[in-house]
Amino acid sequence: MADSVDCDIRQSLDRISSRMRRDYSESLREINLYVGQDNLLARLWSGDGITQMQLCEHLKCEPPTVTNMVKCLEQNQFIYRMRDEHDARVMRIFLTEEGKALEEPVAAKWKQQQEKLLESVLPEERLLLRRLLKQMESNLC
Amino acid sequence: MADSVDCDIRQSLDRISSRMRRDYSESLREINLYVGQDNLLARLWSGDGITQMQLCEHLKCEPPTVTNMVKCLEQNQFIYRMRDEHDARVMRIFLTEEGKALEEPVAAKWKQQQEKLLESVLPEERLLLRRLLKQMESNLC
DNA sequence: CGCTTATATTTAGCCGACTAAATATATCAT
DNA sequence: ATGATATATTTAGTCGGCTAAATATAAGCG
Repeated sequence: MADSVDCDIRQSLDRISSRMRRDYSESLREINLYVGQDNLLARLWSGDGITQMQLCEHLKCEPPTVTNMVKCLEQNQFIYRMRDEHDARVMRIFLTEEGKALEEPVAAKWKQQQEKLLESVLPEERLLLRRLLKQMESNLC
Repeated sequence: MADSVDCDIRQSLDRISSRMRRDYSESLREINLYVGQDNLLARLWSGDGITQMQLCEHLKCEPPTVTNMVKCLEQNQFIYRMRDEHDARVMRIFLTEEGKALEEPVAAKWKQQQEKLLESVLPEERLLLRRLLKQMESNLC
């Protein structure tokens, strides 16, 4: 009985996230981005010139994932890479003007997605929901 | 203000799902499955002999995705395919004994993941959470 | 019957994510 | 200074997910 509720929660989370990813992916194609690249750019919008390792930590993914994303973003002229002057192992990532210009449209898409997701969820329910999600997040660590 | 709460919710969902997927993927490797294949098998456990199109609809993914998953599962001897006798276009998917045998260990892993995710979330909170998630799910359709 | 259209699946190719292994450079200790 | 170890990144290869296009078969219609 309790199990079926829990299972629904887990499956529901799964369905929501895959559906969000799918819709969001489609939406990002309008501005020539692939899903996930917006998060990488978001980190750079709050300060660029960081290393790939720092991006790994922020995105919570492995180095090869960052290598590939960065390569794709570089080919599309949204970022450029420069070798660190003091440590020749590290690459530092910078935004191009095109990359900076994506901040506004991406913010708009985030807002749009949030509003669709939380339509008809009351403010006090949102607060509670956030608390429960945070709790689940910490459970996974 | 309300925006920041909403944004947290969206991002929190993102972090939870990617973390779950990651942990779960690792866990499934113990029984020679890849993440997502358990859902495909779950559909077969409730009745096999269905077509790839039916799997598509159930998994809410595109035909090439099913083609690849089915190929992988077939190579690992968890399923086998037979061409429909009345319609030579369709392939029907069946469980092997090895595939059937995975039902128990997968159920155990689901339960384990659920318990970890919902640890210290009270029963009444779980009910509310489920209601809110269902609402969000329907918002996305 | 033959032609067109619809349906089921596959192929090719791309991106995000991963692991394992290779490469390049730094650093540390002897 | 040299050799061992640590760190940053890349390469190769896998799977889940996708789109676009190819293939194969069915079904409908004149």
